[in-house]
Amino acid sequence: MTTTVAIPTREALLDAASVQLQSVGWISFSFRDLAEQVGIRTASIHYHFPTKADLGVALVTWMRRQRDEKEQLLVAMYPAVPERFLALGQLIQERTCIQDRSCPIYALQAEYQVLPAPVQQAVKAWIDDCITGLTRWLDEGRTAGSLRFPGEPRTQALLVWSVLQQGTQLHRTHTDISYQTLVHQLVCNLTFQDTP
Amino acid sequence: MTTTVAIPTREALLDAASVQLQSVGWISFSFRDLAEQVGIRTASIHYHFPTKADLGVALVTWMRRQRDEKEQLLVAMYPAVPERFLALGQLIQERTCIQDRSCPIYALQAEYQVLPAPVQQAVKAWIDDCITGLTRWLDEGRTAGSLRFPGEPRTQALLVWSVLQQGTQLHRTHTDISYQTLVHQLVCNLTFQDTP
DNA sequence: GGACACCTATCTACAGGTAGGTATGTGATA
DNA sequence: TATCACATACCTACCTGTAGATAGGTGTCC
Repeated sequence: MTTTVAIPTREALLDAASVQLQSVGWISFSFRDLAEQVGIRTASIHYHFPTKADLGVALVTWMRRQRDEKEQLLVAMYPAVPERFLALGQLIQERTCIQDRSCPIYALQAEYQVLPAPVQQAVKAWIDDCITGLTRWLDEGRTAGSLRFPGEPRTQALLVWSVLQQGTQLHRTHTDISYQTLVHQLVCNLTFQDTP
Repeated sequence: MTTTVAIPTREALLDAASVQLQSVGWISFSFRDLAEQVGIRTASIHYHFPTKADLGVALVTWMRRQRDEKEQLLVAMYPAVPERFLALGQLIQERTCIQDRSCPIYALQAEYQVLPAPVQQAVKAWIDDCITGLTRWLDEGRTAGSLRFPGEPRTQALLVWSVLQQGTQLHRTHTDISYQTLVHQLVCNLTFQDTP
């Protein structure tokens, strides 16, 4: 037996907003789009989120919680860092690339200059945490001997971050390029040893 | 003695458009912005570029020619591929990061989904050529023994491309991160050897 | 009766685009 | 050499559509 639980409107709006964000970006989605998708009027959205900036901040918080939960599972499931990176790639791909969307963080970072100030702050904080997380993984992997890379873990994390992010858009302009291939290449770079 | 040559309006419009594109992106700049910057009325822009899509295609062609000229100089000036990559990084930084702008290609790729179809085509072709160029450099460097990386040159080129592009935006959200540091880390990755 | 969750109607601002007019050339012709 | 035809490069005025946002009304449930 299946019971159909009505999705609260607020949740439905956030869900619709995240889809739109990943599809066309922050500036290019409107309250009209959300209203049509959820089945209410545009004015009613303002009841839940007074302004678009409020929606943005709530959206970042909401998406971030979902993401954090999944990422913490990864650490537990994949003690080996290289496999963990591959799993992260899989995770990102499933939530984005398959349905011709970009990573939500990519979309927000790309439009950073035209975001409302409170959303900018939330996005910056999110990216900070992501890079910190990657730094930890890299450090852990190198200490354990499963990763090889030059310089500081944090600097390398910026590089890894760039690839993971840009990749989610690269596969949209160039449909022949698979995100998984890119992530695989990235991990190969991090574990690469010359055969003497 | 200095002679002041009046910049043709068409050229001035393209220049203003490129600045706006790198500052706020394709969707977020309007004919009004260009008109104010150039000193004519918005309607007059349509004389030079009937639609925004026409402007977009002309803009890509225009920016691409400028870039191609500079890149060809790099090949001649830096026979060693690692140094050539560093010089490319310098070039990109000078034209973008210093004035708090992103790379124009980054902006166009980020908003790819909302670009007019003709602009999409032009952008895709441009990116294709960039990646092909990087592939050649990587192949050349590995053959010459100055670069080390796993897998196919083209796959590695996608990775390099991602870093070069995303980096131009990363330094905007996180002003403490220098583009040059990122490019340096990238080249270190491409030349990295373990000390046994 | 009051809070909650919506609605209709309307506002201002701005987007790209069009119609038609105007001043300044330039080149051919009587 | 005067003038007519035409092109160039703008202009004013206006159109349609859409954006986010606001004011105030309506039904429902506790």
